[in-house]
Amino acid sequence: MKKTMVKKESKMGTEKNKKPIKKINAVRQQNPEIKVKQKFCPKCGCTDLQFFAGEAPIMRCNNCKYTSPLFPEREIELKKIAYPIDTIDFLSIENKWQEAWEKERVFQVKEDKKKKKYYVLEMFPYPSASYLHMGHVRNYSIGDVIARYQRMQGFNVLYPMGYDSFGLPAENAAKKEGIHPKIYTERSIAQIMSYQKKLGLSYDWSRIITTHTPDYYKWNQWFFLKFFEHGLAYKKQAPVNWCPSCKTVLANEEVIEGKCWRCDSQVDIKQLEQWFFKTTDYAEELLKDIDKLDWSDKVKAIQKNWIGKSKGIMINFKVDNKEWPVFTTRPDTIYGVTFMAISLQHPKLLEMVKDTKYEKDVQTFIKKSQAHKDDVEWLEKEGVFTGKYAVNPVTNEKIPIYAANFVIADYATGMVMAVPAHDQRDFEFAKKFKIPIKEVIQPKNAGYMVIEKSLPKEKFAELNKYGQVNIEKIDKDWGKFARVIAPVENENQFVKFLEKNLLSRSEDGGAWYSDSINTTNTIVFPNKHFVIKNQGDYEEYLKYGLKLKIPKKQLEKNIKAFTESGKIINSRSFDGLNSAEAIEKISDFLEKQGQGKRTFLYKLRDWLISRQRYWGTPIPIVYCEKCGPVPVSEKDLPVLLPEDVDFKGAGNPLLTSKDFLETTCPRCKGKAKRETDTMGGFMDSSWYFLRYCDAQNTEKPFEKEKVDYWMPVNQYVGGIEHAVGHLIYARFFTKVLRDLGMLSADEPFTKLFNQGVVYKDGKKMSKSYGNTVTQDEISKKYGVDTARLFLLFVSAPQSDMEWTTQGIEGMSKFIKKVYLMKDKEQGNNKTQDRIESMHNKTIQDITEDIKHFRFNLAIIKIMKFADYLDEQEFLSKEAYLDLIKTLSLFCPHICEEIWHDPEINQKGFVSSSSWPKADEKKINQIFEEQEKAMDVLVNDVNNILRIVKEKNIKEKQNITPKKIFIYVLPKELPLFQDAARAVEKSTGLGVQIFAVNDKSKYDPQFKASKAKPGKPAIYLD
RNA sequence: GCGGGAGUGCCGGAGCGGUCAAACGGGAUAGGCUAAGGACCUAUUGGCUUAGUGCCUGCGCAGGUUCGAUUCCUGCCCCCCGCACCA
Repeated sequence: MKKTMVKKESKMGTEKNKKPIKKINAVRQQNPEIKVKQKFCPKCGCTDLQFFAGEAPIMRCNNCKYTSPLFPEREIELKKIAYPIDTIDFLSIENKWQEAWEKERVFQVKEDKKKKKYYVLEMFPYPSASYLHMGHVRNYSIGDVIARYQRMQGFNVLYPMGYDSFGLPAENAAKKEGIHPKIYTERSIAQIMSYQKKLGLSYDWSRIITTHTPDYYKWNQWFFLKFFEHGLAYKKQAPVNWCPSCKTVLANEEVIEGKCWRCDSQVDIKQLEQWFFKTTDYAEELLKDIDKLDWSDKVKAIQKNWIGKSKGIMINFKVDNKEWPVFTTRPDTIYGVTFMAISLQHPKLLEMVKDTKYEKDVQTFIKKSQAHKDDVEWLEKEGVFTGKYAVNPVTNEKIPIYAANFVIADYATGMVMAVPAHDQRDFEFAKKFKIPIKEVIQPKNAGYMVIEKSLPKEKFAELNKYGQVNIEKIDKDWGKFARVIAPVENENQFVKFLEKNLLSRSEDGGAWYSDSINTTNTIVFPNKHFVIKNQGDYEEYLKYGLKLKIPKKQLEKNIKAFTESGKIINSRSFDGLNSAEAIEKISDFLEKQGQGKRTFLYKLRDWLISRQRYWGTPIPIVYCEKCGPVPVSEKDLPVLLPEDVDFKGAGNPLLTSKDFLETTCPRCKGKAKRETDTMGGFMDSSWYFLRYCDAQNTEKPFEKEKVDYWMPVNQYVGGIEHAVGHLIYARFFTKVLRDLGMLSADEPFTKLFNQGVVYKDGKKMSKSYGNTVTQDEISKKYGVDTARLFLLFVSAPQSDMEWTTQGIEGMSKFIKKVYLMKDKEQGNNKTQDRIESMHNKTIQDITEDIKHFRFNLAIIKIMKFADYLDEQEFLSKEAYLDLIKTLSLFCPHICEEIWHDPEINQKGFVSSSSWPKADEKKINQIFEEQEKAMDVLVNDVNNILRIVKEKNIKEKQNITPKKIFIYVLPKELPLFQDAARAVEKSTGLGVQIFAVNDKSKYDPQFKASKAKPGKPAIYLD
C-alpha cells in the first residue's frame, strides 16, 4: 500500500505524457457537472446513447444507430463538452428503494425466541464532521454486508446505529463559533445520518441512540450511582494526566506518547482529586478472558500488554524504621541493590525529607523536572539524593534513596529497588551519580554457534571431538554457504578451542577475528551467537546481502546492563543457582522471614472518569457543607446538563451556571454544591450496545430479557485504535453489570473485525488532515452502489488502502452490465448443466468468502459469474436471480431495482430474500476442465494466427488465414462444438469442426493426426 | 527497546506447500465496429524460441528444510502501524 507513494513515476506514466491528451477528455475533466438532457433515443426509445463534442455536437443511439444533432439551445455548452448520460438514473433508484425499505420497515427487528439472533455492530461514530468520507463509507459498507448476509441467512439481525455525541469538539466549536454544543451536535448528527441513509445501510433506525440526550445519559448517572453503591466508583487524590490545552484530566488510555489524544499537547502530571472506577478489580478476569475472544491476535496482544500482568514479590525495605514495601520481578538480584529510587510524584516524598537539609534540593529538583510526561524517546535519567537510607532486608545494608524522574508514581509503590548491574535504567542512573554497581548475575556459559560459510570438514570433526559442539548439519561442499547452528555447552572450553585452532581475539576484547585460516572477517559474539566466517573476503560476503555487525553495546559492559537471567554470584548462600531457581528460593526466604509477599501486579490503572468539561454527563454527586460528598438519589435523575452556560472564559463552563451549581443536600437538605466534573466519553460508549437492545426503555437502562436475547454482539466492526480504550472499558462494564445481575453475558463482543485504514496522499483520510474524498463527490458521479462495490473490491477489508479512483469506472460498467442483462431474452441454454455447475460453484465459493470477510474475492467471483451468464445466448433466470441476491449485499439499490423489474418480477424485497444454497451435486468439475480445454484451444488458434502474422511481416509475404478447421477426437465432438463458437468469436474467422475419423473432412495438410485427448488439432486455411 | 503487519507485474491487489504464480480490476499497445469513441468486442502486455511447442528468468536480499517453496524455517534489508522508563 505504501509502496505507491514510494515508487517513482512509472515508465508508463511518462510514455502517456508523450501522447496528447484528447481534447474531449480535458474538457470533460474541467466541466464534469455539465450534463445533457436527452435521455432516450427519439427513434427506438432506448437509453444507450452516446454524445460527441465538436462544432456540431451530436447524439447517437447505440441500439438503432440513429444519429441526430443536439438541442440547439444548449449548443454552447455542448460545444465545450460531450458527456455521456448515464443510462441508469442511480439517484432516483437509490431514493426509491431507501424510501421503500423505510416504509416497509424491512430492517426493523423484534426479539423473537423462535429465530436465531445475530447482532452486528459498528463502533458508533463521533459526530464531529458533517459529511462522510471514503473511510467511513468503507467501514459502514463492511458492516452492512455482514448484516445483509446474515439476514439473508435467516437470522434475526440486529443492526443499529447511534451517535457518541458528547465530547470536546462540540464544546470547542461552541467556543470558536459561538454555537451551543447541543445545536452543533444535533446538526452534525442530522447530516451524518442523512448520508448514512443515502448509503442504503440496513440499520434499524428505530433504535437510534444519541448519548447527549437525557434519555441516555440519565442511565450513565444511574450506573454511576450503582457503581458508587458497590464501591466501584470512588474519589481519590492521585497524580493524573492533565491536558493544559483542553483544560481537563485525561484517562491513561487518552494519552498517546505523552500527548493528548485530541489536541496533541504535552500532558502534565498533576495531583488532583478525581473520580475513578475500579477497573483494577477486574484486571485478572479481563486478562484471562481475552483468550475466549475471537479477535485478531494483534488486538489481543495489545490488550494483554496494556493490562500488563507481572509476577513478583513485595519486599519490605525499612526507612526510618518504617516499612516501605517495594515491588520487584527480580528478587534474584536483591543482593545487587545499591540504591533506591522514589518517584518525584510520590505523595510521601516531601514528608520524607521534611526538615532535613535535603528538603530544598528535592523541592528544587521536583520543580525543575516539571513533572510532565516527556516526549523524548528515552528520558535522560535525573535525580537527587534524599539524604535517607533504606535497609535491605536480606543484607541489612543501608541503601541510599534517590528521588528519580524515571520512577512512575502510580505503579506498585512508587519506589523501586535499583540494581544497576542488571537493569538498564538503574544502570544509567548509577553511572551518572557514581553509585556502585554490584554484579550478582553472571551470564550462562551456553550459547549458540552460527557459522556462515563452511569450515573445512576436518575442523568440524575436531570441534565435535570436544564434545561440546553438536553440529546439526554441515554442507558437504566446501565453498558453498552453510549455516550450522550448534548449542555450545561450555563456552570457556569452546573459546579455548577457537583460540587454539581457528581464531585470535581482537584487541578490544570483544570480537574474535580469525587469522589462522586465511580470512579477515570472522567474528564471535560471546554469550549470544558465534558467527564464524572464513574463506572469502568481506566484499564477497556483502554480495550475498549479508553484513557484518558487531553489537558493541552487548559487548561493552560500560554501556549496557546485563538484564538476562544467568548464574547467581555474590549472593551468599544463593550463589551458584540459576536465576529461575534463585527467584523462587529468595522469595521463599523472604516470605519465611516475613519480609516479603509474592504477588501479581498489573499495569492497568483504575479508570479515571472525571473531566473538567461541560459537554458530558454530569456526575450525580452533591457536596454538602455538613455531609460531604453525597450521591444524588435515584429518583432525582437525570441531573440535567444546564444550557445557560458561558463558553467564553477559561475553565469548566459548568461553573458559570448558578442554577446548576447551587442545590440542596439529598441527605440533610442543607446547602450544597453540585459536582461540576462530567464523565468522560468512554462512559457513554461502554454500554451503548446494551441500550440498542432496548433503546426506548424509560424505566431502566434496558430490560434484562431483551439484552440476554441479543447479547453478546456477534460481530463488532471498528478501528483498531480502540484496542485499549473503549474495548477494555466496555468489557469491564459488561462484567460489572453481569455481577450486578443486570445481564448474563461475560463478554460484550464475541468477534471483532478491524477494518483497514483508507489513506490519501500518504495520510489517513480524515477531516483534520484535510484530505477527504466525500461520499457526495463519488456517489453523485457513480451512485452509492458503485462506491460501495468499488471500496470493497479494491482490497481486502482488513488491509489498509490508498484511495484512488482508478478502476471505479470498471465497477460502474459492471453494474450497468448486470442491470442491462435483465432485458435479455430468458430461456434455456444448450449449456444449461454447465451453467448450473458454475452457478452452484459460485454460490459455494462466495458463501465461503463472505464468511471469511474476503469480500474482494467474493465480488470477483460475482463478476466472473455475471460475465459467464452474459455470454450465454439466453438469460438463465434462476442463475440470474441468485446473482442478484449475492450482489445485493454490495449494491442493494440496483439489485432491488432489478428484482422488481417487470421482466424479473420477484415478490418482496431482495434485501429480505433468502441466501442461495449451493447444490453440490450440480457442481461438476469436468465442466471446469472442459472450459479450460476450450480456453486452451482458443489460445492455440490465436497463437498460430499471431505467429503467421509475424512471419508475414518478417518474410514480407501475405498469408491471411480465412478459415479455421478443428479436428477433435470423435467422442469430444459435442464438447468442442461450443469451443468452435468461442474460437469464432475470438478470431472473427469462420470455423469448421470435424471429428478426426470423419472421412469427408477437409484436411489438406493432414493436421488431424495431431489431435490428442482434450487438445484438438488445428489447421488454418 | 518491545509487539503487530507487510514487501508479488506498469498500478491496485489474488495465491500462502505441488496441479497454475500473477486471479480480478485498472493502465498501456494493437486490431475490429465507427464519418467521429469515452461504449462495445478481440488480442498482446518478463526473455528467448515455435503453426498451437519448448526452455530460461522471476514473488525484497541471502541461505536452509523438502522429492518439490511465493507459501515453512534462519539471518539481513526496507516500509507501515501500535506500545514504551510498569521495577
